[in-house]
Amino acid sequence: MMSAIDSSQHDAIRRVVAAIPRGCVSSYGEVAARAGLPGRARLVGRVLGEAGPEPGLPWQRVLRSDGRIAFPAGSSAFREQARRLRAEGVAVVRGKVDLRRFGWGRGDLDALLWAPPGDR
DNA sequence: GGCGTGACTATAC
DNA sequence: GGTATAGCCACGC
Repeated sequence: MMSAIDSSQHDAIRRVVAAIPRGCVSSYGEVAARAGLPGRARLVGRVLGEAGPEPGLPWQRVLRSDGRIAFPAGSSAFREQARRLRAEGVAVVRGKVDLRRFGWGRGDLDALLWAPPGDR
């Protein structure tokens, strides 16, 4: 038997989450894909929930595919995630983050959209 | 071993 | 913007 699903996959997911740069966000699906587990976004959510408030694991940088926080709006976890994101400089508007600006690897567009007036 | 559930996603209307 | 539906997979009962 080789139920190698045990910790190797969980470890891969946690490693990817830990690799998300500060001030950037990613999605469950993207984390799963980068961890070599395409299509297993739900597993990412389960791993993060199981990991809980582990230091060094920036769980707040993982959002749904549309940039919205995965928790129910107004819930304790929801507000905590929004608070931690804003503390990193990530703008959270109505429980949502603009992936065009803060998505992992899409920061270059930020400079374009936020170019000072008269420069474009 | 079936069944419901969930920190998901894509597509369609 | 919203709801509905289907696919996805680990877990607890």
